[in-house]
Amino acid sequence: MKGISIKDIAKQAGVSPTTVSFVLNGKAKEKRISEQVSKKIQKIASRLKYKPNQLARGLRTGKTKTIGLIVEDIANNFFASLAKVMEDEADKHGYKVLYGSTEDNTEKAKGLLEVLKYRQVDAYIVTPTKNLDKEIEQLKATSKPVVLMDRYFPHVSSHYVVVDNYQGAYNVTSHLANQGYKKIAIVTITSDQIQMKDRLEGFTAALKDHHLPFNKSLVKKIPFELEREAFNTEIKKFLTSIKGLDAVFFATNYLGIYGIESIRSLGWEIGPQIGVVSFDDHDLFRLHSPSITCVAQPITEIGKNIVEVLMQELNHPSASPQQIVLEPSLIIRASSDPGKK
Amino acid sequence: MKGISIKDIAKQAGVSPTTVSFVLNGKAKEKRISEQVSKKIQKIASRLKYKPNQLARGLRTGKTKTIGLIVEDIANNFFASLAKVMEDEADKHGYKVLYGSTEDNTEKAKGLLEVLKYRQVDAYIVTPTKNLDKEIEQLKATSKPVVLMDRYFPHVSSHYVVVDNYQGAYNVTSHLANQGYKKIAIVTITSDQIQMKDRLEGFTAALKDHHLPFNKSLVKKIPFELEREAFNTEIKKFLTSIKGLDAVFFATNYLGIYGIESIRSLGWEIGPQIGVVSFDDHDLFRLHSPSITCVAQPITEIGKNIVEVLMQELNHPSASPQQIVLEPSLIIRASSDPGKK
DNA sequence: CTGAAAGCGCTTACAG
DNA sequence: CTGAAAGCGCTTACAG
Repeated sequence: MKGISIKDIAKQAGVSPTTVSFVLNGKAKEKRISEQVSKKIQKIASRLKYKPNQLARGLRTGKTKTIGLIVEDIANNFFASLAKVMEDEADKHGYKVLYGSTEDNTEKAKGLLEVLKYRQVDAYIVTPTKNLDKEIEQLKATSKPVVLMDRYFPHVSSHYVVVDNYQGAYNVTSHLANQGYKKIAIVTITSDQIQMKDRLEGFTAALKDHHLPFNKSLVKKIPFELEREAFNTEIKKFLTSIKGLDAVFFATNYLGIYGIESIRSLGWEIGPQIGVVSFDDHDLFRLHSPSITCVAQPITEIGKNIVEVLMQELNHPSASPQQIVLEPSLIIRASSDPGKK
Repeated sequence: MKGISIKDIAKQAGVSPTTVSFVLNGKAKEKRISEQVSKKIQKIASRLKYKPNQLARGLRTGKTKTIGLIVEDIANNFFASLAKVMEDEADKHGYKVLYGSTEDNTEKAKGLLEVLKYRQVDAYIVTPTKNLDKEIEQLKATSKPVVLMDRYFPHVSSHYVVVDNYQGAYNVTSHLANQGYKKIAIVTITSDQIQMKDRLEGFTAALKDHHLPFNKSLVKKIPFELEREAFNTEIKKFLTSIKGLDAVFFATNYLGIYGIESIRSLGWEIGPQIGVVSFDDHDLFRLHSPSITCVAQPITEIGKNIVEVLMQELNHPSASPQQIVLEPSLIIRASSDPGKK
């Protein structure tokens, strides 16, 4: 409220607010303000610890130096770690991040987009929910950069940064096959979105290439919004329903966590009795006994790429969308390779 | 940029912007605007999907409906989970959250406070670093509510929401003693801040009350900013240096994680050979084999309390600080009680 | 080389 | 019952 304004400085320096504005925005040279005046203004500004009011500036220029970040769940390790990387990167460019979680709920996502819009964020980083394609299209029309993350809409031309989910799933499934596992199931989320579709397709393609059996009874889809208890119940019911099952692939980190919990409560021995692999890495997977094989996403790289694309688009909007697909890496651990410690 | 403004509505309705503003801010009655005009304006506004420009409103009223959140590390499970709760709670009151991580670095914290200040956030939620007391005092002078979390400054009168760190540490240490462990060490962070001090004091008090040996060689302090490798090296060096050590208390969740990793790489058997307990809960602690005993903080309750205090202060600033101390809960698991599964 | 003035989109005391 | 006008703190075309 009671901040120092450009007027205060102008008064003290005996010049107009215009001149102060020019100097403080580094336009002294361009506007040919004399060295003397320029120095004087700088000195006064730093003495008074002047900080430009971002609201006023934003109202005038339309730029708020704020990025809107919409993730599925900020409490999830994957998104939280990514949020940290993006915070750091954005900070380097003087941007702050306003966040929100969709919980994979389209209505919540729409609400978040709306709020971010009338808060005039300069750009959006969005983990879209299903049916959010219309809103993403509309957003593009506002000429504010939008970068999708984790997933995208194949029929919408937009910037995005994702990993090769198909290849990741293919590799980890092939790895199970190579280890000698014969009957492999997958537990995934009830979702037709591209990232889950690709993981499922990578899984089935690998089974086919390794001449392993595949049918619908090997696929379990669970709705995202269930509680932990319900997830565990569903997973246990599924796993015990398959005769001869000897390995299972959990398609996200939280599914992997629920999966471990479920398998342990069944009393099965992970590794020898049932091979276990998961998408995404987690402290739990690294330190569990036995440790859990996973397909890890390169979090730092993803975060840096997202912000880089955003900054490029803010500075020089490009005609064609930047679509970056990073490679996830297979981390082989004891849960699929009992020989390992 | 090209948004609908109050002027557009005024033009279409054939009234002044003033009237539109009154109606849209629910002051129609108070300002005795006729039902007719009021209805008409409402209709036009919703037809045009009018969204008030928050910048303009903020510039005028000084309210941005934004909360600044400063945590130690948004990627850390504890802070990320809390961020989720606070996001939800703030949302109920129409507030959005701008976040930043200090990495326990005072300079970063100061920078964050400064940025949040000139972005005109309405209120602050701060996990203070050491030596941030001056800045917190100054902030109070601006009459924007500030709630400290996780820790506070004993000599600064401020709102805060924390857990009883002393009692939590006391209880978990007593539990170890009751289990028959005789030589108990603590691994903590190099920090004189209240939360770590209280945990250390709770630890030593419990040892004393149980007539167990205590001396400085049983306390290891590690600087926060070390890398994972270095943490593990330090922990291993420390644990192997104590003759007859049979239990260890890790004073934060990340220390607990590093600790488990270290102990395992030493080849020690957690539980029978060395009792292990940690502050904070984590998926890893719940699902590790053996599972890890911990002092869990009531995350949802903490988050709700923080936002509640903030909202009360925003609406009716109170004369005296609200200082809330919640009870953490002891969760006994196999790492300190080998009998457990 | 420097400044007066308009305007970004609101809110609100004041006037009638 | 309603509106004209000022002002929040900036930036920027325009003028000199």
